[in-house]
Amino acid sequence: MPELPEVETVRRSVEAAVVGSTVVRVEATGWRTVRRTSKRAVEVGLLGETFVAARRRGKYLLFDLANGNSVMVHLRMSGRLLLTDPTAPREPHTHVVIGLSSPSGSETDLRFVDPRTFGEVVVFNPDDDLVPEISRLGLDPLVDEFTFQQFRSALGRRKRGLKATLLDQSVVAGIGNIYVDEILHRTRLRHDRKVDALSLAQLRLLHANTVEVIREAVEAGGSTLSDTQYVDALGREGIFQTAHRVYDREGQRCLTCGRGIIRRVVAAGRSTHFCPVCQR
DNA sequence: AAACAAACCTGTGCGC
DNA sequence: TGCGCACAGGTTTGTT
Repeated sequence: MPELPEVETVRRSVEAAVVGSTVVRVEATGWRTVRRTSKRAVEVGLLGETFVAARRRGKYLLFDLANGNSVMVHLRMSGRLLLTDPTAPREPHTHVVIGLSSPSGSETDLRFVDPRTFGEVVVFNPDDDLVPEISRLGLDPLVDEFTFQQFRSALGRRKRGLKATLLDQSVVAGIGNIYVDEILHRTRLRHDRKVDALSLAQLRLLHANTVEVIREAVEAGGSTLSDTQYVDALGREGIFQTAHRVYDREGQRCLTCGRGIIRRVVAAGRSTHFCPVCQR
């Protein structure tokens, strides 16, 4: 579900409540969510600690603790991070509850809810190799270092399809199935075009549109699809779905050229939407 | 090297 | 109204 724009929106929605607050209660109830370590490791690792930063890399949320450890939270397909009153009833599939006390003394719960249990919560020492995937991530499109030169060298010159390449988190961090389709549509390129067949101008456009689409989506608070699964930590929905030009628009007329009918195929193992007329 | 398929799970929406 | 099936935003692993 959540791609970079949704994860960034969640990060922003928890930051003020989390940073500076101290953990006064922890309950890891779901085993699958803490499978990388254990319930005990998460509870012991958090209790009494103070959060000092709420960061994000690609789709990974990283919370730094005052003792030098960090907390990695990945939402995968169905995870949600919610800020609630500690007395509020727990939603079904609540797997981790972190009771926070702010400097002013007010108490809030940070809860991890995840029906499909693909998501994870890991408390780790950054010197250890417990979360190696973080170090393998490519550049995040929102950082200053995401320059055209960096982007171009990360793509390499390959015979690989564009969609598979952009979905590869070691090439660019944070792009998922919705945004890759929107980025490729804006660039008027098909998902199956090969990276090594693109002109310099097309590469430049692809880089610029990657940044543009992701920025606009963050601005819109992400995309909440019809199932309304995705909301930020305060329960607010995103509105970028109203700006989708191809995703979930199979059979509808192309909003860009007004001539094509949006098609859906499977590419790179994922449901793929594109306009057969204006994407080449 | 790249393209697929399957695996991990639950919920939902569709056709009958 | 109810049932069964297909499918879903991510990532890893193994096979062609």
